[in-house]
Amino acid sequence: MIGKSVLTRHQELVYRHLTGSEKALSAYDLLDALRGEGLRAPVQVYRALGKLIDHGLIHRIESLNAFVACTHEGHQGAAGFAICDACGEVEEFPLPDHLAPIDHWAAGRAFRVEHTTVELRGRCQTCR
Amino acid sequence: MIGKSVLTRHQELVYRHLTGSEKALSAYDLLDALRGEGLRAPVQVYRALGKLIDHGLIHRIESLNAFVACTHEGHQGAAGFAICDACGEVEEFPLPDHLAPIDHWAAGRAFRVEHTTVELRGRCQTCR
DNA sequence: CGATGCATGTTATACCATTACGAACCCGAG
DNA sequence: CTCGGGTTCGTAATGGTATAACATGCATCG
Repeated sequence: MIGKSVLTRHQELVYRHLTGSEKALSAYDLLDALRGEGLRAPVQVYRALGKLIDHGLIHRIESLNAFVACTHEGHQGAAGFAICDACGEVEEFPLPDHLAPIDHWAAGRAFRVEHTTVELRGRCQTCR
Repeated sequence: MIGKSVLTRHQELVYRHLTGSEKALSAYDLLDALRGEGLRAPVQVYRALGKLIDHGLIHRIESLNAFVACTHEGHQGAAGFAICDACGEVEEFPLPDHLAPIDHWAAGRAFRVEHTTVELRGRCQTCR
């Protein structure tokens, strides 16, 4: 059994729209943008987003309740995000390089980490 | 002019309720719990939560859309959270010890960090 | 007193996310 | 071929999170 490699129509539409945006987009942003392409209800967007997250093609930004395309197609492991509060740009960076101290803390507490969220809010180079 | 040091009635109610909970509580959890004390509308809870966050007495957990009392009253700087998906317990830990690598990344990008969110989801020692 | 500032109260609305249910479709087993 | 199972799709309804807008009460300060 091969894992599903192609995207459905809705997934493709949502993914393409996210890859074309520097900013994180909410599910309802995506819905509004894609109504002309046949998406009509929030649940359709959330279903596509869920699958794309499962495939590792996009990430959810918890502090914005919004979504961005993954920009590290090759990498394994978790990602962190730097979010500019002025222009909205989101930049992804790989976490494994940075996580060792936190992993160590968790190991000391016998806490088994399943998912790590790291989000930096502030000003990007051009907006500071 | 002395900075306001005492809490208003609503702020006190919300803060006390949070300090009595191991888990993060949503604004609506708090509203339901405090209706008997005179809180009637979401906006009243959100106002109290906002002030408590300003005062550094509580933290928002982005990945839960919920709130916890700060358990490091003395410390300065940012906090991270380990959240057990089984029992809901939230444990706070001080971040400054762990952030150096990420700060270094941000400095290299000329990104000025104003707030850092670190949330670990997983299983705590007793639930794993 | 009058002005200011802050906390409050109330209503309404906007925004985010999921549940439930049924129809359509693809594809492999019998 | 036809029957199932699994996945996608469509639609409606609902539940959960957060803020806007506006009016009122009350303390303080000049």
